[in-house]
Amino acid sequence: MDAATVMLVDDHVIVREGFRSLLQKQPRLKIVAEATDGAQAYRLYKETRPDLVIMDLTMPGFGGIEAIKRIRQWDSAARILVFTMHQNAAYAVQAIRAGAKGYVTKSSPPEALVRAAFDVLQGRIALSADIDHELALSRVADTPAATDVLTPREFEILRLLLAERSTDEIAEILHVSPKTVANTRYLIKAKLGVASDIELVLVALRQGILGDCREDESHAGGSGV
Amino acid sequence: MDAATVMLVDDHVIVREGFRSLLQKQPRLKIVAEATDGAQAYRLYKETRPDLVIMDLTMPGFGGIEAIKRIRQWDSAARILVFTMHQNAAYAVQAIRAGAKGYVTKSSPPEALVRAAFDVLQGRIALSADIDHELALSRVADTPAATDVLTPREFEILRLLLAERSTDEIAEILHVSPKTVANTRYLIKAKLGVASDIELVLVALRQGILGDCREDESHAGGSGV
DNA sequence: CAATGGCCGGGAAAATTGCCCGATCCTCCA
DNA sequence: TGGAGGATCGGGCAATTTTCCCGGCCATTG
Repeated sequence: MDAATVMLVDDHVIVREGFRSLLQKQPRLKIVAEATDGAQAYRLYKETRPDLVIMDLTMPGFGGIEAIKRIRQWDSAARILVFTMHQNAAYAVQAIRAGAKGYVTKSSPPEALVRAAFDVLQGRIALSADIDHELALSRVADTPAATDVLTPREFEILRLLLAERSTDEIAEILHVSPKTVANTRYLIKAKLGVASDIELVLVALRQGILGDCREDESHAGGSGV
Repeated sequence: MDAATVMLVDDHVIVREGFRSLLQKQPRLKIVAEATDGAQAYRLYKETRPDLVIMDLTMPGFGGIEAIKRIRQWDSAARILVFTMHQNAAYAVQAIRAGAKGYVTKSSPPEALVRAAFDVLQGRIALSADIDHELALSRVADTPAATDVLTPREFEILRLLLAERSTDEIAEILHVSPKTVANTRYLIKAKLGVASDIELVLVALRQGILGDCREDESHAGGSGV
């Protein structure tokens, strides 16, 4: 039986290097392609059609979630294993929803990764232990998932808020009265069960809205990020 | 001339693996120790006294910044090169202040890392190009660094705010009147040049206050982190 | 067709913010 | 030793925002 073909997607050279070093001990897995961002991953997938994709979520350009969706759209049988540092159940949920078949954090031991790779190859869903635990916790969470309880409009306003827009700015952008935006703000906070704007931002952060605690490329001089 | 001894500090197995694979091509660098968190790094440093420490910043337990401080306190000649995914000038500034001699992001090409390693070994300061750029940007930033302009008291209140405490809770914790806290909140926002609580949180985030966009271990049921 | 639920916004009381002020209590320095 | 500067504490008060209630419009759906 031939070795399974694997495509690696990660923007960090060091991680890809570690991967190669790790997987070359696995004769039944063979790296046939490497990509450094979502767009390249999508292109290379169509070219090489690997048996398994192992990919990170946070990458420059269009990210992992988007890449998963596109690849799955092109090939609904694609087997994708997410391998990321985010020990965050919300990310895992997003990834699985997008069509990933597994989610392993970078803190997991190499055996877990290899095992997950074979699990996914054989059609099983693979979640690493810490994410399992997180998911179990979030099951009993008192903060509901924003994507579940918020209406599209509410979600949009939430995203604008996180883009540092004021109530009035949002009102103008959406062509509604500031009063409506204020009311919606209130509704959002009520639905998410938070009391203050500060909690709101932090909850949104935890849920993986707000890109990635990273840049929003619109900063003309914020000191950093 | 002997090879320089190197200690590796990173909680991700895959990164350490990548490192070994990378550095074994460098006969003049030899890995003599590996640690997975700050505490272990400190202990191992005292045992092995490597010529160079390459370490990540975000680790479970006590993090990289703290480890840098302690190591430098014990051996003021320690040469520490930070190697992290945070492409954030604020982190770099913190690290350098703590005593690191270099800062390279994980997106940098391997040559840059190797070059930085030798630079630091020879006593030079090494910053990767993207951080250089970020620093230049933050030089002209309109948002001042929180650690610079805020008084200790203000900083403390800021941290409590980011820990999702309300004005009244903070007042009680600090044994001052709610009015004082409200006034200080106002002052903080004025000093940082932000208009809303939302901006405040996001700015604090960008500046690397608020741990790491990561857990604060006190969550009894936030859906994730 | 009636019910449900999203979206839009008015209204009014309650709370918070924004900015002023003066009062301590430091430290640093001439 | 006198005094300037700054950190901390809080009162006051107008202006704004938040909070919750309401009703109306419109689409979907049983």
